Amino acid sequence: MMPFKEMARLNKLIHEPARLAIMSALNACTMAEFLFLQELTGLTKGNLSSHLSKLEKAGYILINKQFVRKKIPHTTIRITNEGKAALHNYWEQLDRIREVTKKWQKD
Amino acid sequence: MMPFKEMARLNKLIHEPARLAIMSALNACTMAEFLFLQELTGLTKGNLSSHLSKLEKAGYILINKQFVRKKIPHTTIRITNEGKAALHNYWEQLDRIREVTKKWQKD
DNA sequence: TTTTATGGTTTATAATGCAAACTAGTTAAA
DNA sequence: TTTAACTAGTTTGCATTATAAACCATAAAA
Repeated sequence: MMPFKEMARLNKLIHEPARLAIMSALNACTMAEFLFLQELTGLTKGNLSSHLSKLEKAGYILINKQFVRKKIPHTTIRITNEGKAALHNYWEQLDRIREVTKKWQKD
Repeated sequence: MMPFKEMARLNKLIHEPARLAIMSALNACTMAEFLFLQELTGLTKGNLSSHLSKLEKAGYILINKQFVRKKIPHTTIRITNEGKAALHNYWEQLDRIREVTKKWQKD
């Protein structure tokens, strides 16, 4: 496929900056707490929460809600193998497209 | 800045897939006709038109509307120096963030 | 002279990102 | 002891956005 066409159709679930940041952080951490993830990404809680929901729905992350002393919520998040693969593929695809784009010349 | 924070705040004007494709194509072509650009990116005319408007408004491209024999519209588009610089900076920033991210470890 | 094609733009809609407001519980202060 | 403020998130509403459908003006074809 023409590289520009492929570029215009990138996986937006991962491509979106906030989610790309979340996925990259989780890929480095393996596991992170909600508040720590908020600190790492600089997102608001509401924003982080809704992005996490989308990533969970896609099967890219696992969200574990625990209650400290059965009272205080404490949420931990980890990336799934599927999520790791999706992130890896995203970067590979982007790199490949860029390579092709560099060599591309109008005929 | 924390790499994930920076990632979450990427320049969305360029980051958006359709516009990233347009900018990359124009960067390779120097100049392109509207329909050629549509073919390269696979976007619909309406979609391409509105993305071009945004890029023009940002000063990243120049749109030249001519009329063949004063009748048929014929639009050519070229990237500006500012646009080239913005695209270049975008890739450089992304590469740098990725580098830092690779090395990053939770303390 | 009605139909089809060209080269786009405008309009309408559906989706999305975002933060403000909210919830449910806890601890601290008055 | 009731009020206030904090914690750890979720839900709601708004504003922006991407997208394609509908549209417009002209030309060529049937």
